[in-house]
Amino acid sequence: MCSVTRTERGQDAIVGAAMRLFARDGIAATSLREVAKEAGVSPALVVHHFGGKEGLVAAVDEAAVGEFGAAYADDSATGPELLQRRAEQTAAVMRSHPEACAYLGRALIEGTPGSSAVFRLMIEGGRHEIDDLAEKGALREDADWTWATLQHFFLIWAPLSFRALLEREVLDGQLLAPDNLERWVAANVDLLRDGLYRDG
Amino acid sequence: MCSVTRTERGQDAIVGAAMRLFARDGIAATSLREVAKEAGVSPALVVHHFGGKEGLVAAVDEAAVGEFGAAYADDSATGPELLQRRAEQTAAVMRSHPEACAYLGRALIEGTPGSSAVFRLMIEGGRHEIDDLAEKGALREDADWTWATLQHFFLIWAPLSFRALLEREVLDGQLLAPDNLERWVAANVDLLRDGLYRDG
DNA sequence: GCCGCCACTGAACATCTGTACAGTGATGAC
DNA sequence: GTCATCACTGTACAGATGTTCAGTGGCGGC
Repeated sequence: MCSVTRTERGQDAIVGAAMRLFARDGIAATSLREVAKEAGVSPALVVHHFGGKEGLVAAVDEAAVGEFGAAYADDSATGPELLQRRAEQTAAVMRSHPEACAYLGRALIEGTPGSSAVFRLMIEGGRHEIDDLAEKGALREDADWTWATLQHFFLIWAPLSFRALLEREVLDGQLLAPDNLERWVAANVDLLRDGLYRDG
Repeated sequence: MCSVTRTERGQDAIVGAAMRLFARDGIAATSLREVAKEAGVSPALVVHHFGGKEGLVAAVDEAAVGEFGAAYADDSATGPELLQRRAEQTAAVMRSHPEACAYLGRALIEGTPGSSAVFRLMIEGGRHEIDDLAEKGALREDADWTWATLQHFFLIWAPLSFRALLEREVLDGQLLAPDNLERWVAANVDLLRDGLYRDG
């Protein structure tokens, strides 16, 4: 009776559906049954493949971290234009993997193990970047670099975590639509480079 | 049999317990029974006073927004040192109302009605501030002020929303402990005023 | 052909969820 | 005194939740 090709269903469909719903409604607020329904599958199949909700979250985590990490790992850029390059790279990741990024924005708040890994990846990356730039003398020397690294992180991830709020209250259309994404990235580069206030 | 003074129990205890648990674990992930237990009260009393979970969330929202709004409303400062003054004011609010702030950090993510009000308050405040400074010529003129306002917001609220993550992975001790709070505020002023990178 | 494997299902389970309801006992008005 | 009020409780209920289990049907190996 099942004329649908086997391949498209099953694990991939479940992980995809879960990623979408977790991102939209939160992990705690999304039931296995909703995920199964969204994936067009019985709840029991979710348990069969992933052992339970905890296992499903781990699988979604792994998928999202994998997509994000792979796209983000290509860090051949160096030099003073690093900031701009990094920003464009981040934007590219969000353009090509919007679901994974949206999910991670939620996961960071709810504290899934995979999201902690992404956090560490970002923080370490930020620190290397800073060390790199500091060697080249491109940085101010009096800043608090622990908090500066966190600020980088917030400027990138907070919009994803606050996504629903922004789209409801401020933005025209989707956060990850080309226009908004471009303005967002440009504003980040701008702020990090020059601050917002006139000297003196 | 009940020798405890009546006053301390009841509504206040429930709202306080709910605010604490909602902030720590999220609203969706916290049950009425947990709130009632934390407050030392029967679950039915929560329903009696607030009509249900939705009503409880509304009450906690109102309490948090009230505390925060009252402490934040005193905005007599103007002039070029406004940024520093505002930052100190925000820090003072967080010092004096840590639970309300921690709760709002979560509520902003989960999208409660009250948190949206705080968001609008902050965004409007930010915009007035910017208009004020722009008139005085204290601002750069080429920035994207919609996104700049959002950046202000993120730098203040993201740490609260990511609080558990930060305390687990990066910070020594509590985010709102005096040392961390001071570094955080100082880093914000620093970034907004000068950026992180050397000119040229 | 047969057989084992495995994705997949429906029905059932215990538990937790929010909520309704009928009370109880202390307090204050009269 | 009596009575109404109200904070507060224990119990019960319907529905949702995560999970279990005994199946079923199609596929590849032999």
